[in-house]
Amino acid sequence: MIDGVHNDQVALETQTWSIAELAAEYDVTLRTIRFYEDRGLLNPERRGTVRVYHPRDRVRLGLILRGKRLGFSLDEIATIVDMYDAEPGEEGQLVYLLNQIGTRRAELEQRRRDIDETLRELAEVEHRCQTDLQALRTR
Amino acid sequence: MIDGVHNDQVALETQTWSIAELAAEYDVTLRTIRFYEDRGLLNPERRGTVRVYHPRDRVRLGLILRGKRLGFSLDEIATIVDMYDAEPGEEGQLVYLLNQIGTRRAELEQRRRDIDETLRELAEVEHRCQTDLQALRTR
DNA sequence: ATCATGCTTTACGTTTACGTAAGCGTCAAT
DNA sequence: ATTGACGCTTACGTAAACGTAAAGCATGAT
Repeated sequence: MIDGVHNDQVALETQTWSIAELAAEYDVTLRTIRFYEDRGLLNPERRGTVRVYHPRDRVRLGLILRGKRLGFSLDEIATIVDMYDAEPGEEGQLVYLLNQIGTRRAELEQRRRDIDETLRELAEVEHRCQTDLQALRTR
Repeated sequence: MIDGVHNDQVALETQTWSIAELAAEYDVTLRTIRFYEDRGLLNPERRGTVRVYHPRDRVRLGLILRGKRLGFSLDEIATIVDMYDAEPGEEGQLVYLLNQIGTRRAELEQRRRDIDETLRELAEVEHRCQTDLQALRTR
């Protein structure tokens, strides 16, 4: 309140988070976040020994966790997430990236087909259950 | 050819498979199939010590592997797969099953949202790559 | 008769993704 | 000056999902 700016209203460029804040926001443990750093998935700034997370780090954490929800391994997630940050670079690099993207897309589309099929079958089982339940109750 | 029936045309009720046949068909190792049995996911018939797989076992293996592709743990898969075989049973059992189905459905729908979002972002990155590639080549 | 093939069990090894202390530094508040 | 709150590193532990020998039966072919 010293300079007329509220505590929760910080200039966008300077917005940072502590490890505990990110952990709370994404509902993971501190250990998990440090582990991702260990595996090279995050590279927060250090002020002394303390980790300081910038918007870029926060976005990456979000991508990592979504990758996890999708069932990818951390190694796979590493290649995926790095694609977002990749600099234009040289032609070979770009072609490689495009191939990676193709592969990932194929995997994801297969997964979606699996999901849709499973949802259909769940609906079947559900219907069977409800039928059985009706039969039990009207008996 | 003895009785006018081709070798690959067997009465449906008697169709069975060896462990190696199933392994080849689904591209998993024998170890994996035995492991699933160890975890109670499969219960093939035994003729002596040898495992004999019936259509029911084959279907279950398919379900298990699809569950794996979807990123579920074997424990989760166990509860899912058992839902398919569940007998009508009593009311409490049915209600429990319906709840499980609701949970699974919610999870799967979340996953599908994740997938769609990821696919959109992959398309973005791909577009960026292609733009960069064009820039490089027309230079 | 023995050899290869296919199946079996038992059991220790491995990787992934963290959990869980243990022990210590730092800073603000009481 | 001590107490928390929060953070750090180091390091051993663990559950999941198999891999990988090792060693042995059974059976059909040579």
